[in-house]
Amino acid sequence: MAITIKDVARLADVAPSTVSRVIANNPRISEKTKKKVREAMTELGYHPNFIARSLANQSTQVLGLVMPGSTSTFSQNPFFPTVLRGLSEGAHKEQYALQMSTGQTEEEIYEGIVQMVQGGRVDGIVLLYSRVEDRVMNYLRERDFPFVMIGKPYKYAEEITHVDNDNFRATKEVTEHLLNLGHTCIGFIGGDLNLVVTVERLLGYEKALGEAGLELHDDYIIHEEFLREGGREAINELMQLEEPPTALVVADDLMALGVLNTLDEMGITVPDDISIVSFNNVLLAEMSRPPLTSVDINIFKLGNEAAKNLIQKIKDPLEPVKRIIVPHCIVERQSCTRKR
Amino acid sequence: MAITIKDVARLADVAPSTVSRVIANNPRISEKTKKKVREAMTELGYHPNFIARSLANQSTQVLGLVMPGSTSTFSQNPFFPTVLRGLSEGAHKEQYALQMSTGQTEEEIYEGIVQMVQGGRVDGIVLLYSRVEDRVMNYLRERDFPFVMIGKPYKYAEEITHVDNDNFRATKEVTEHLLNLGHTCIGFIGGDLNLVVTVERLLGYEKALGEAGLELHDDYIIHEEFLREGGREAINELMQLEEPPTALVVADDLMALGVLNTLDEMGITVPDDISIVSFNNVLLAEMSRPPLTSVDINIFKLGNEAAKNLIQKIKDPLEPVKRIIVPHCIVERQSCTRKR
DNA sequence: TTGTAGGCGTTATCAC
DNA sequence: GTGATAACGCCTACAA
Repeated sequence: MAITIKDVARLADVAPSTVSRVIANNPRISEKTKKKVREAMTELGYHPNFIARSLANQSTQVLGLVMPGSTSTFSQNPFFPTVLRGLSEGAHKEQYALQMSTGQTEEEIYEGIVQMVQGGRVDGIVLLYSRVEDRVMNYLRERDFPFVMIGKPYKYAEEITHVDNDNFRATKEVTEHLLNLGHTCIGFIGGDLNLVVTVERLLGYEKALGEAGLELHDDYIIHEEFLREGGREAINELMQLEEPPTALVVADDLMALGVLNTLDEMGITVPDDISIVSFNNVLLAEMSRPPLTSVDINIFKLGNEAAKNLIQKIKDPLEPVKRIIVPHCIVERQSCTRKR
Repeated sequence: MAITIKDVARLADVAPSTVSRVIANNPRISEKTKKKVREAMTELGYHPNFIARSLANQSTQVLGLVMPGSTSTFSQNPFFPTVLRGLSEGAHKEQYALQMSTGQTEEEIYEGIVQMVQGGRVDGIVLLYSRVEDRVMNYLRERDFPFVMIGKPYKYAEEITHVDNDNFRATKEVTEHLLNLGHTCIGFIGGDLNLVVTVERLLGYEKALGEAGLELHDDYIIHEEFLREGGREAINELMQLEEPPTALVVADDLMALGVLNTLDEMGITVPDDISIVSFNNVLLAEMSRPPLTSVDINIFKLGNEAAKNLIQKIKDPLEPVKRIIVPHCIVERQSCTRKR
């Protein structure tokens, strides 16, 4: 059995409660006893038991992370390791640990979260995605359990603290960028329409076209998974149209890479034959041939702010609801050119 | 305050201990009371408190994960999300949760692990890497705390359960593959020499050359970080040699991509001017131009087996030490050709 | 300033 | 079969 507070108390010749107070650095303990107790602690190599502490405090110093269901998206899209890093640093700074949800199906994930929450395993939860209808989110809301969301909530955006980019504006901007280059036939390749980020980006695209007085063209709008395969599928469809687009807004770098590869196989040149802008600015964007013009959404910061704000909310439940918008910026590379 | 075992006991009109036994499905409880208690549980929406249970059982059902120090490697190399998925599925199957170490510096990570272990937060630990000298590993060994390692332990390989590929053999095979294509000037670009995987791969490479009766050439062996930048640096050095290699063994796909990009800028063609084989067979390998011949090391399985075996060890401390070798296979694509 | 005692929610060891 | 009761290790009134 490990060293407990009692062992320390015995050695330092004080009561266990005194040791506890020294750990908490309670000002009402004299420096002398503090010193004595601390010596005993180091002598015995004492480390407080988190579990016991959690039980007594009703707080665990652990944040739960909910990953999106699609495991292949998680393991292939560089978005996730990067948010994880942001979350990790944000949590570490405040001495919080990170626990991940496991489970593949939506049902398994939901059950896992219920256990985390009701089982008292975590003090708060970060949702790493935002879906149109989400059982987990509804559950957390109903229980009034502290959580923050990365992405924009589909409903109740005023009641849920969330960290997001202004995806609507970002997409409007890149679409305008293409318009300014003279393109009028602009396609949109987005992810799952159940993801709010897809919806927002689509709206931004539509808004830009609308303001330019261009008509929307349903055939130009395609939705696939946020993966390279998704990109391949999408571009195949688009290029079969009578009048294929001369420019594309693609909602994810990985998809854009699929598009690029497929176009290459088709003998179509980027950007000469078709211009492309995409999102996330992950390493791939820089490495592809040609390098992709991409919107940097500062993924690290999305995670970092999420952790920071969740912890604030845990510490002070009265903390007002917040909406944190992480700035984006367009990184121009070589995948766009003026229409000829 | 949440529903506790006592509330259930009151409603079902039994003692708390009986409720506890029903949860554990103790056979000595009559079916009738079990039913009664279970009804009370669902009526109240009872969920057991993990923390209290952990304290009573001295076991948490949580596995701790130790990430390698370099955060940029973690967030850029697709290796990690994939092992994570393997670990996650392995843990979920046995109802274990996953907790990640946070912290950037080696010191912070070490302290984090000590807290996890001594704080009783986790029942076992997975080391996601193997280093030549590793403080965390030494600590776990000394305390005789259950852990498994992904990779080959530098020392004490017979005393530490680990999950690994046969990296020596794999590298020997790919080097022979290049030799069979007629290459005699073969370079090696590896990662940090403190990582055991680098050492093993280097040895395999040297062995193959030795058996072929070729002399080792120090200039042909370069070590950099497992990142794309690493690949760039390395190839720059190699191409400045009087007699640059005509083939390369690169210890990581991401590095290989850096090599590819840099060669492209130099106007050197792969595979016509120089052949390349690399490791991990991540998505990138397939997507690069040309697609890379790469060794598939089954990353998912590395993680999955690690979780499985760690849990076995936690459940039965007498479980013998194991060495699990996950099979690899060479996936041939278009980055190698016969020397001309 | 420090000690005593009860409680956090479970499990496990006794009894009956 | 089931019910008290004492842990598990720590925190925090309340006393002293």
